[in-house]
Formats: sequence, structure tokens, C-alpha cells
Amino acid sequence: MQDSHTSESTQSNIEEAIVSGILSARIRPGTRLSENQLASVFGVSRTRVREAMMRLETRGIVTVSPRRGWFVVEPSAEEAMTVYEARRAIESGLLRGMRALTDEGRTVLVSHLEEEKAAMAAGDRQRLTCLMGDFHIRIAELGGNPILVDILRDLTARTILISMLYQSEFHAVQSHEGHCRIFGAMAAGDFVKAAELSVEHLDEVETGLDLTTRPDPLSELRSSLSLPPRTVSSRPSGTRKTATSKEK
Amino acid sequence: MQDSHTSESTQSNIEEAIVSGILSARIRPGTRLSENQLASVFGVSRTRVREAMMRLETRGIVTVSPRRGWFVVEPSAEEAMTVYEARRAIESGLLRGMRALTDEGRTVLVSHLEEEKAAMAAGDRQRLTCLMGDFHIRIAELGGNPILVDILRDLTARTILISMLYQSEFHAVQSHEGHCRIFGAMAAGDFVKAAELSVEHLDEVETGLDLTTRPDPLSELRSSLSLPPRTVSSRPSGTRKTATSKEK
DNA sequence: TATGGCTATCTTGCATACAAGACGGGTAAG
DNA sequence: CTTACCCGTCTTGTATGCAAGATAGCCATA
Repeated sequence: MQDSHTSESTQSNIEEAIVSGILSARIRPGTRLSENQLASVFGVSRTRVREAMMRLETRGIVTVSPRRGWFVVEPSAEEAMTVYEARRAIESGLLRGMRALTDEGRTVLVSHLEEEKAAMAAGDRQRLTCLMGDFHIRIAELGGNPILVDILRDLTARTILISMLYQSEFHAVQSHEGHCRIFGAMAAGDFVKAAELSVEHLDEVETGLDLTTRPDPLSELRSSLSLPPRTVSSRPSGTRKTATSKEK
Repeated sequence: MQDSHTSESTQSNIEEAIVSGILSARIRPGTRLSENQLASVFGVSRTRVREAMMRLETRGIVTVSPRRGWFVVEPSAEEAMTVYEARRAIESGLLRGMRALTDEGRTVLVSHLEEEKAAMAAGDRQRLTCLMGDFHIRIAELGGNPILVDILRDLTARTILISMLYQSEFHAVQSHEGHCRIFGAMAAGDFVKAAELSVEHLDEVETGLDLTTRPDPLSELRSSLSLPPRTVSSRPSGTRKTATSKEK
């Protein structure tokens, strides 16, 4: 709501402005991000825009098509599954390792769930998308581990892009109930249960996607030509296979 | 062994060369990374070096001290605990979600454990450090989720930096046995057990650190001046608090 | 009409130039 | 001897310029 302030505060908000735009479902997957445009919007030179892009690229949020442009990632169906799998692993591990819920934490979650309910009542789908992702980030924040928070924030951003691509209808009620159940287990101090519920919940959301609709209509063509079906990684370039111990 | 090839293959190996150097314990925490030096070593201009640095910064591997230089991170004791906590969460979540061990996977792990044993016999501490980290990356690779692999690779790099800072004596035997136990559980198909063992193992390793020795000898001074005790995050700058839903 | 090639334009890739700040050594004053 | 200050040097920060490639539209041709 308050971005696009062109000249004021010439920090490197570019990166977070974009992530924030994605987290709030204002930026769609596949959106073109022109270096020149961003540079003029933010009142800086291309250099800083490129820095932000590179950072976002290593965070798995944008991709560059050489000499064609930067684009917000459009996760393939395979990538989508990978993201959900990663989230299941991390979030369940996070919850299992949690100690207890402080009063403050309880308050945060309760008020968050209230917000969800309010948004559902208002029928504000965009806000709802945003909140549904936020719930998980909130939990991560409660865990108190900033590394996991950052990781999950980026995965949540990707998740939102995924849902913008593959989510035909929004099972908001189901998600909200899932969140309530998770909170219930946490409030009861049963974090093992919370972890299990979290996995279930993510499974449900993933199942609710229509991963058969291909946003890449060339995929079957691509595969019939036996080209690599699009590399799936959280990292861009040939980062695959970092020299691990044995160097040939 | 095969880096520092100055002119040949002017790709963007810079990033992975550094990560690889850390993973193999050849680059120590706190190492200064001069843009000019790297530029001449890799035969490129500072621009590309800076790109690599920025990427490594978002990966939590290097830090920049404004107008002073880039440095390989020196995790504080607090950060060290955060890293281990994150690894416990992720690795246990990963293992719990694993299906089964393929024959190929079994082979990979067995031969890896053989290598560990050989390195122990040879007393090659550097190689051992490298292998100890690699074991966990191998497991992640077996999981087949490239996102988790990348995350764990970076966390492993940080772990190695941590052990270079805080590990007084190397409990290689203990670690190796931990790995063997984890493998045993995996081979038996008991991934829940493997996850539990993995948590235990990481706990042991963390306990084996001497997190009281402060590589930042100013910390008590810093704290007595009530300055923030050094920000702990996987992300550098004011990335904290990405606009989540409620914008003000 | 359909097709092949050419060019104009727009994109990023990369290097370079210059500015701004940090640091260290020297020097002079106390 | 200690302290304060100044300046040269080295570092990164940022903008800009140019090159290389990609794309789209146009035109000639079959």
C-alpha cells in the first residue's frame, strides 16, 4: 500500500519491496521485472537493482533469462511439490523442536486467527492469501530462530506464487481450520501433534492445487524432445553439485 | 585442488569456489575477501566479484563491513547455536519424510562411511572435517529435494566455519559412530529413529564445541555498553521484519 | 499467403570511472 | 610518553558507458 514512494528513503528496499509484493499477492508469477523500470521507480541506477535481483535469484524468487529479462519465478508443478515437501520437513521439524508457547506467542496467534476470520468474512481473497502464508511465518518467528524464519519466509513467498498459478478455488475455510487445529495443539503444549497437523495441513493445501494444469504449455513438447524438463532447484545457475569433498 | 585456474573458463565459479573452499575447510572464518584480489585471481572485473559476494551474503556465508571489506563470516556463539538448531529441525524433518533407502543410496552412504574411516585412520583432520559435513549433505541428496539440499549445504558450510572457531578437539570417532548409527537406522527403514539419532548427533557435536571461548573478545565490553550483541540472522541488512500482511 | 532474412530496438552483461569513507602512519603539541 | 590531528592509501559504493544478444516488425521473395 505504501510502496512506490519514488524518491523518499533511497535504501535498498527494492528486494523487500518485491518480496513483500509477492507475500501480499500483489505481484503475480511471471511478472517481468525490468531493471530500467525498477531503477527509475526506486530512483537508483541499474546497479543496485541488479544487486537486488541477484539476491532475489539466490533466494529462489526471481529468475533471469539471459539478455531477455528478469521474471518472478513461475514454479513448475514439480517445483511446487518440492517446495511443499521442503516446507513440510522444515515446519514439522521446527514445531517438534519448540519448547512452549509464551503468553505473548499465544496472543499473537490468537489475534492472527481473528484476522483470518475477519478476512474470510469480508471475502477479501488477496488479504486472505497473504494471511494464510503469514500464519506459518508467525509460527516460525515464535520459534525464535531467525535462520528458519528467513528460510520459511522465502518458501512462503514461493508458495504464494504457486497458489496463484495452480489454485483454482481457494479453500480458505479448510486452511483456517487447519491453522486453528495447529494452534490448538500448540496451546496444549503438544508440539508433536502440532507438527503432525502441520504436515497434514500442508498436504491438504497441496492436494487442493491443480498441478495438472501446466502453466508451461510446452512441457509435453519439451519432454518429447527429451530436453531437461526444467531444472528444479532453489539456486539458479550451475550451482548444482558443489564440490563436496572428493574433487575428482 | 583445482581452483585458482586464473584465465581458463571464465564462468561465475567464484561463488562456488568459495563455498567449496569453506566446505573443505581450506578457507577460515574471518578470511578477508578483497574484491580486487578475487577479480584478478578469477580474471574478471570487480562487478562480477561483487555479484558473487552479494549472493554469498544472502546465503549467510560472507559479510561486508561497509567500506572496509568482505569477510567470511565468523559466527558468534549465539549464531552457532542458531545454526545447529536449524539443522536439527531441518534434518530431522527431512529424515522423517524419507520414503526408503534405495540400493544406490545405501551404496553411497556405505562408501562415504568407508571414506570417513579411511580419513580417520590417516589422521587427515581437514579431510575429516570435510567428510563429516558431507555426510549430512549426502543424506539430503538422497532425500531428492534440491531445495533442502541447497539449504543444508549452506548450513553445513556455516557449521564448518563454526567448528573451525569453536572446536577445540575433534571428536571424530564420536561423530563417525553417530553417522554409522544414523545409517543403520536408515538401512533398517526406521527413519523416525534416524531422525532422532540425527538430532542426538547434532546435539553431541554442538556440545563438543567450546562456545565460551569468544572469538569476539570485545563481546563483554560490547554488552556492558548495552550495544546490541551482534545481530543474528541468516540475512544481512535490515531484512528483518519483511512486511508481513499488516503494513503499519 | 506463407516464408526467410534483415534491421531497429530493447534487454541484460560486464567493465570502468569516480566518489566516499575507513584506516594507519606520521607529526606536532601537551 | 601520550594524545590529537592530518593526510595518503586502500577499501567498497554507485553510476555510467558500451558491447552482445534477443525480439519483433518489415520487406522481399517464392
